Amino acid sequence: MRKDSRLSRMLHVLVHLHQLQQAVTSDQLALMLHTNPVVVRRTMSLLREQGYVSAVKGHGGGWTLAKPLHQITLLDIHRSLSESSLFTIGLTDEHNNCPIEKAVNLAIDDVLQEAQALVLQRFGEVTLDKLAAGYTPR
Amino acid sequence: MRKDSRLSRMLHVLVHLHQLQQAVTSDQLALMLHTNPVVVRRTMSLLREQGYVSAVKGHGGGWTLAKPLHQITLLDIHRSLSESSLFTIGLTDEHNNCPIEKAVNLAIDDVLQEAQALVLQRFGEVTLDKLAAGYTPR
DNA sequence: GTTTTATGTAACTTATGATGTTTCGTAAGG
DNA sequence: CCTTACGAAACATCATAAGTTACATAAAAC
Repeated sequence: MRKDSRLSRMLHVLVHLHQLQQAVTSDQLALMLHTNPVVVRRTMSLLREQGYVSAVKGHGGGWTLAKPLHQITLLDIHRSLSESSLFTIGLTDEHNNCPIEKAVNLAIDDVLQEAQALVLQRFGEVTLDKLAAGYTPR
Repeated sequence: MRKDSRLSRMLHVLVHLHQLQQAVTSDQLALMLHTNPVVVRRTMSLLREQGYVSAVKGHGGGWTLAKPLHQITLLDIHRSLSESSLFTIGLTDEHNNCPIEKAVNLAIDDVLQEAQALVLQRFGEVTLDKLAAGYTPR
């Protein structure tokens, strides 16, 4: 399945914004990400709505951080971007009265819920300043 | 994103095959899953290749279990169906020399690897006879 | 041996959501 | 006013599970 690479891309952008310490345009970010400025605006605007970056129009405008990196976690960005599930596995919901389907879905969902809780917890533990400093795995 | 519901569907089918104790045709399974017999054959054939079910042509033919439920785990079926990642999150791989991208991908991948290991371990712990008996979460 | 019932499989269409693209509107600085 | 920037609508593209059509093949029933 097609992957959602927005989290990876946005983290990349945020750390660069921190290091550059100046407004960066969507065109510049698009070059950096090998994509289109409209894609940048579309995705960055989700972060703007949550107060992690701000945008300024006109000459000298562009994107800047609205919060220091140590106040932003991977979880913050993940939540800003996606409302949908973390997993490519889906459950069926076609037979509301079949106890087997219920048991199957319960078993799968039980595992996925546990895994999702783990991911969200770990994401919440990583602030973006750790990425700027050169992240080392646990 | 579109979900892959094949695991849920196939587990559902396998438990039913166990309970019916007789060959079931793709048409019957398709009715059960609210889908098409060709979709059933396509997915079931992946399980056949791994030796979990067998198919017989002609009158009285259809699908039967090739192993007892207690010798099949969720992990077995999961592995038979998908080679792709469990997660909708993808990493970017566009800037091989950017240390920030490396740190970002490392941080994300670190978490996803841990979560994937958890999912696979849990899937490996659940045999299908537990689903037939009415699964209760941990 | 012909018919019926099955699976096996190729080829094509559909649905979904991130991604990519074009185009126009709008605000801010020079 | 002209250029530079974001904002946003509208549409195309891509990948993949799912759905569909069509036909070949094998096995049992008659």
